[in-house]
Amino acid sequence: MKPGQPQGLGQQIRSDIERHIASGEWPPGQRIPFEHELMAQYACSRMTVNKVLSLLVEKGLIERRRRAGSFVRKPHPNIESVALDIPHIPIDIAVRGHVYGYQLIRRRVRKPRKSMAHELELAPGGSLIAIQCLHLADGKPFALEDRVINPVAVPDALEQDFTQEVPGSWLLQTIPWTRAEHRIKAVNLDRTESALLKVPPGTASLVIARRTWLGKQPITFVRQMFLGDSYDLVAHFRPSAS
Amino acid sequence: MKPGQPQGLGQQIRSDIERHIASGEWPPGQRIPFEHELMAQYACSRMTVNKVLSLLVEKGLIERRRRAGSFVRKPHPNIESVALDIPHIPIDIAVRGHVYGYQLIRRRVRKPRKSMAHELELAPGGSLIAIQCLHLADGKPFALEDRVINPVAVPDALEQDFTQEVPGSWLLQTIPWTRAEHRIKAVNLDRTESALLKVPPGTASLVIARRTWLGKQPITFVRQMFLGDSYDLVAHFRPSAS
DNA sequence: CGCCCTCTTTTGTCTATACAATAAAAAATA
DNA sequence: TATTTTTTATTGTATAGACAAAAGAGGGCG
Repeated sequence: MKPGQPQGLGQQIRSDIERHIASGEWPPGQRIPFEHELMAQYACSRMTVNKVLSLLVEKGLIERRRRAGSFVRKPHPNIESVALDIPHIPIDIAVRGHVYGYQLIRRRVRKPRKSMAHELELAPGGSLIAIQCLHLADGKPFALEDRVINPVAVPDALEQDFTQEVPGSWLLQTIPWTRAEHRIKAVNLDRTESALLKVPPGTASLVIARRTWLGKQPITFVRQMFLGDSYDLVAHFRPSAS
Repeated sequence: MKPGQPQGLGQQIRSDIERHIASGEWPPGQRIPFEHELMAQYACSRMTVNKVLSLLVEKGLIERRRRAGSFVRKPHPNIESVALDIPHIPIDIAVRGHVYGYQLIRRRVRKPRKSMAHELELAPGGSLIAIQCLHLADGKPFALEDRVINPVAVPDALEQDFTQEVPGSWLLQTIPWTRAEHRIKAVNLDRTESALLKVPPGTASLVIARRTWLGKQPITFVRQMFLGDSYDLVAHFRPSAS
């Protein structure tokens, strides 16, 4: 339970300011009260106000200029940074009220294909684990997944046959990660892919390709193909920091 | 020029901690030094350390528990929040080294279609401005855009014919916004769309639909169709704040 | 053994003060 | 007027201290 009214005075100041900005009452470019004005208004010390304002700078909500004051930040003109929630497939399917199913298509240990830079990067020992599997919702194909795993980073994966364990969930429980990169695009499914997903060839598919690292060590590369018309991603604006 | 070595002691502490986490040296779950240990290590006061750690909590990098200490946060198990950069099309095309071109297909003022909830929401005065246009890279179609604008929120848009002005850029210069929601999906282009983009019907397209508000007032709704195989979005992991 | 109470450590928040850095504004100067 | 110098308001960062709140640790007691 997250209380609507927070505990401290600083939190109070912060949520007041955020509310003024979010409501449009203080539009972008607007100067917000000086520190000493907020001190007086809330009867607190300058450090309290300053800590709040520094945090809002970090969040990208405001900008501050010495001698001039603090200003509501304008959305960045050429790039918007938005927060995109990428759910895990089993959980996402459950949340939508369907029954999740998993089906392994193929698992093997093989050499990286030289034409694929990320596969070479992922196979420091000269080989990698390649998995193809299907995620089902109510027994019907929902997403097709191609994954390669670095066996040096995740030696336990060599013991796993992944006939029951879902690779994504298993990996999350097995090994942490610190960095990930996602690429999102649309493709027409080829004959093989469309057959597995039980749709006509050429159907549009939303593809999420993700690379994951622990420190500098690559962990896994995964490519998930969703049926584009039954799946979409939602992103909310979040002002970008610096 | 952003200096690699920041200015203050707090910034020093912060970047040290972030580096330890990013490198995997302090893995998720690891306890990081107590405040008093950092005080001793950096020979500073507790407030300095505390401000840094509070900020890292806000950024979602660490968690703190009284009496127990501060811990590197695990990536959230069921939802990853990633930062997605959505560039503006003219700038994006220029960055890729192509010549940007713009072409208005249709502009008219019309009533909202009752079946579309967002159009009704966008037309408080009973009508809206509907624009269809094309973005070109080196003279070739790059993206097809369908946009509706709230004429109550943006009265100047009634005077603009948008034969030269790119609606997205013009709106950004004309009116600020405080909130946006994006939906991303893949579709097969229909006959009309594919003809405008000069590709075969059925080609997969990455669709970004964006709704924008100023405070509680809706500003514009836009649907941009990109050729899926020549365009992709990149997102970087960013730990989500609470 | 399980339960309750107290002690202790660590974080959470705040105060009051200090000085440095910066950039706008005002004043002085050419 | 145009340019340079000085002033000053505001933010940036830091210190030292204080008390509160939470939760693990340990002890006493049934």
